[in-house]
Amino acid sequence: MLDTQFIPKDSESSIYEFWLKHDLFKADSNSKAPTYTIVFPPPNVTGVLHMGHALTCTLEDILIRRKRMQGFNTLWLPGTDHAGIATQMVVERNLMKEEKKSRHDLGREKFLGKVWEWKEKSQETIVSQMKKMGGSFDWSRLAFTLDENVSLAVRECFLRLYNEGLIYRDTAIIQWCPRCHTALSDLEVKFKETPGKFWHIKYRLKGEPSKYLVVATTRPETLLGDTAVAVHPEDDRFRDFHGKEVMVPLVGRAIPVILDTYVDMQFGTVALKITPGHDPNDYIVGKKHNLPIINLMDENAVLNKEAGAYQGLDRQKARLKVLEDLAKQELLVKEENHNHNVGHCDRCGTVVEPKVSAQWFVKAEELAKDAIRAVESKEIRIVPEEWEKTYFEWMRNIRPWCISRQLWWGHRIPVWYCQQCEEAHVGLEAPTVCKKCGETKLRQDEDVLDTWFSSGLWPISTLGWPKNSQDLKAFYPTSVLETGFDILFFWVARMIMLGMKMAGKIPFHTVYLHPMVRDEHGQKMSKTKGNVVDPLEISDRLGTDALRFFLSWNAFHGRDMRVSDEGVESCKFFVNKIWNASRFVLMHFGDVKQSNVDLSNEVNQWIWSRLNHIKEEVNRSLDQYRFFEAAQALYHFIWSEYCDWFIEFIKSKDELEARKAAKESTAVEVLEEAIRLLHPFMPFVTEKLWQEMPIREQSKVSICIASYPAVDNSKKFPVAEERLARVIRLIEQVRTTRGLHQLSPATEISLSVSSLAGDSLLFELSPFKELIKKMGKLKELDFKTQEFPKETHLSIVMRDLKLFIPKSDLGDLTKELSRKRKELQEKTEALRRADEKLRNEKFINSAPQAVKEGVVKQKMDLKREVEALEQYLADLG
RNA sequence: GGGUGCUUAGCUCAGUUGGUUAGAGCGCCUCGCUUACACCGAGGAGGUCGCAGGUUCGACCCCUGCAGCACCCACCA
Repeated sequence: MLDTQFIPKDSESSIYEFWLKHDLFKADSNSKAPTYTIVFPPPNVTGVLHMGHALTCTLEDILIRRKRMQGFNTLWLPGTDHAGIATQMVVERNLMKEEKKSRHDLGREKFLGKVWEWKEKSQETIVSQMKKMGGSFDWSRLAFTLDENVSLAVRECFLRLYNEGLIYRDTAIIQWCPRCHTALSDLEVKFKETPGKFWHIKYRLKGEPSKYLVVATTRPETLLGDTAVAVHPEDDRFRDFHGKEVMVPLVGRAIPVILDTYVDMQFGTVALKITPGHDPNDYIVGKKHNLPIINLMDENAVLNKEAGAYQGLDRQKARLKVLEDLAKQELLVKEENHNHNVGHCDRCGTVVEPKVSAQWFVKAEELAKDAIRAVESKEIRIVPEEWEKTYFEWMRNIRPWCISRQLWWGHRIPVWYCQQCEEAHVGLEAPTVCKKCGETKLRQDEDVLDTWFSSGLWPISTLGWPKNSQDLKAFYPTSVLETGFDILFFWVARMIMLGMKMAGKIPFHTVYLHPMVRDEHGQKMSKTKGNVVDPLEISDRLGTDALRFFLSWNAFHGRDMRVSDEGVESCKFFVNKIWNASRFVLMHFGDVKQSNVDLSNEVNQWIWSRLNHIKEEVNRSLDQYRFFEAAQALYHFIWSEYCDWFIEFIKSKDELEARKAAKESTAVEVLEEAIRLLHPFMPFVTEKLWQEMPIREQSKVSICIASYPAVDNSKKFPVAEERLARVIRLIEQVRTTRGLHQLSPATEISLSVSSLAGDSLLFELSPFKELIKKMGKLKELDFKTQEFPKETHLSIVMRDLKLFIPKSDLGDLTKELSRKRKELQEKTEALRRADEKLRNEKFINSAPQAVKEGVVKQKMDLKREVEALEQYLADLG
C-alpha cells in the first residue's frame, strides 16, 4: 500500500542508489543493439550547477531514458571542464582572500596544486548534483578535460593541424585582458556601448607650427604611440599636407601624413591618427604603410618607458594627464560627448586592450568549409532550424582563432623551443635534442591552450581518440548534441570543425539548442541581481520530478524560458495527482495480477484508444525535440482523460464492484503504461509507482529498462472515441446548465434527451444511461423522441441532440434567456457565413472535397440549432 | 552598420503544408470538504491574433510597408 503522499526528499536518493546498484546506466561497447549517444556538455569546475545545467540534464535524460527503454544501447557520457580562465580566476580570488597571496607568490607548480584541489571538490559537487537531478549517466566513463587521454588528443590534434599548416604562430594584434593577463579570442570579448568623449586635438605641421591638422580620438592617451596621421587621398582640404610630416603633440616626434582610403570622409575630423600598437584597424593600416609599431603598455595596461613622461600611469590616469597637458599647450580644440563600443573581457569585465604580441592561431576559415557543408547538406541538423542561418553567418565570416593563453591552468602548448637557436619543435612529447643545432636544452612554450580547444575535441577525446578504441567505433558519431544557443560558436561550431577534421566524421547528427533560462520576469539570472533560482533548492523543496516536468513543459522552441516557483509548484501538484490516482487503482485493483481486458466495454475501448493517441503524440513530439508538446500531452491525458473521466466513469458503486469481481485490468494496465510513458520526465516517482503496479514486466528489475510504450493497433477504437466524446459533451452540458442557473452541484435535475438526427443516436447513447445519470447528477434520464412544451421545460440544442429539463428543477430563467439570445445571434451569423461560402462558385470549384463536406455538415447542424433556438425564443417571448 | 527572432486571453506560451466555431497551463470569478487527491472536483468570464495594405472563395498562417521589443555579429577613429 502506498503512503498518502510522495515525499521526494525521502525517496529520491534511495531510488537513485537502487539504479546504481543494478548498474542500469552503463553502456556496452560490445553490444549488438543500435546505439544512442549523448555527450553531456561538461560543466565548468568553477562551482555549482545552475538552472541551465538542470535543463540540460533534464532534456538529455529524457532523450536517453526513452531510447534506453526502447532497447537502444545508450551512452550518456558525463564530464567536467577545466575552464581555464574562469577556474584560474576563482582560485586566484580565493587565494587572495584566504592567504593574501597571488599566484606568483606560490609559483606555477604550487598554484596548480591548489587548482587541482579545487577541481576535485568542485567535480564532486557537480557529480552529486547531476545525480540529484536524476541523470542516468554512465558514471564509469566520467571524464575531465585534463584527463590523460584528453590531453593526448589535444596534443595529437595540435600536431596534426600544425603539420598541415592550419596552426601557426604569428605576431599580431590581439585582444588582451590586463586583469587576466592573457590574450583572448574575438568571441571572448563583449562590446558594450559606453558613454565616452571625442577629443579634437591639434597636430602641428613640422616646421610650420602655425599650420595644423585636427584629429579626433576617443583614446587620447594612445597618441603617445602614434606613428602616422592618415587622410583620404581625395580629400582636398588636406592637399597641403600630402607628403609632409606632423608633430605628435606632447612628445614632439615627427610622423608622416599618409594617404589611405580607409579614412571615412564623412566622419569625425576626417584626419585619423594611426596607432598600430593599440588599435586593430590602425594595425592593418600600419602594416600596409610599413609604419613602426609602438607598444605603449605592459601586461597590466600600465604605460611603459615608450610613454616617456607618462611611464607608470595606468590607461585611465594617463588619459587625464595627457588631456591636461594638451590643454596647457592649447592643443585641445574641443571635446564632445560620444557613445562608442568598448570591448570588455567576457570573464572579468575589464576593458580589454588591443596589443601586439606573438600568439598561436588556428586557420579556422579552412576548417569551416567542411563544417558549413555538413550543415548545408543536412548531414547535421540544427533544431530549431532558424539557428542554421546564424551558424552560417558566423562560419562564413570566421576569422583566425587565437588559441594561446598566458595562463597556468590548462593544456600546455605542445611546443618546445631550443635554448640555443630558438627552433620550435612541435610534438606529442618533449624532444630531447634540437633537430637543428643538436642542443639538448629545450624549454616548453609557457602558454596554455584556449579551453574551447580541448572542449572542441570532447566528443572524440572522451571516446578514446586518437586511439581507435572500441568506444569510438561503437559510439561515434554521437546522436544528439543538446546545449544552449549561447555556445553555438564557442563550442558547437568548433566540435564540428575539429571532429570532422580529426575523426573524419561529423561528431553528431543533430544539434538541439534549448532556450535560455530566465527568472520569472524574463530577466537574465545573475548573482549581482540576486534573482538566481537554484535548481537544487527547488528540487529539495518541491521535488526533482516536479522541477524536471516543469522544465520540459517550458522547453518551447523559443529563445527564453522563465522559471518561477509557482510553475514548479503546479507540476508538484501533478506528481501528487498521479500518486493519488495510483493509490486509488491499487486500493481497488491491487490484486489484479493478470491481464484481463474487457474490450467489449466501450469505456475501456475509449481509454485504450485515447492512450494510443498519447503514445503516438509523445513519441512523435520527442522525435522532434518538442518536449513541451510531449509533456502537455501526458499532463492532459493523465489528469483530464484518465483521472477526471475514466476513473470517474468506473467509480460508480456497481461498475467498480463488477470490475473488481471480474478482475478486469484496464484501469491497472492503462495506468501502468502511462507511468512508463512518463518515466523519462519524472524518473523518481514513476519508478516508485511502477514497482507497486500489480501488472508489469516482472522480468525487469526497474522501469528504467522496461519497454517504452508504442502504439498498439489492436486497441484503436474510433467509434468508441466518438461515442464517449458525445457522452462527455452531454454530461458537460448538464453541468454547465446547472452552473448557469447557479444551482449547487448537489442539486439533482431531470433530463430528457431527444435526437435531431434519428433514433439511432439515442440507441447508441442508451448503454451509457446510468453513467450519464451519475456523472450529471440526474434524478431522471430518458432517451425519447419527444418534445416538451416550453411552459414546463427548458430546451437546449447541442448539435444533433436536443435536451429538455423541467423548469421546476431549475431556478431563475432570465440569465438562460439572454444567453440563448446571444447564442442565436452567433449561430445565425455562422450559418449565414456557411451558406455564403457554399454558394460561392470559386469555393465550389477550388476547395478540397473534405473541406466542402465539412462546411455542408456544419451548415446542417447550425440550421437545426438555429431553428430550435428560434422556436424556443419565440415560445418564450 | 549587418543579421536573426518575436508581437495571439491578465501572465507564460502552443497553433505542424492557408480550410468548419483560435487552444493549453497559471491567474481570476462562482459553486462544492461526492471516502484517490482541497496539492481536489464542477462550472464560468476573458482574444477585432501589434498596425496598415495586398494575394485568395477563404489569412493568426503567404506578400509589402510601418511600429515596438529582444538577441547575435561588427573595434567609423
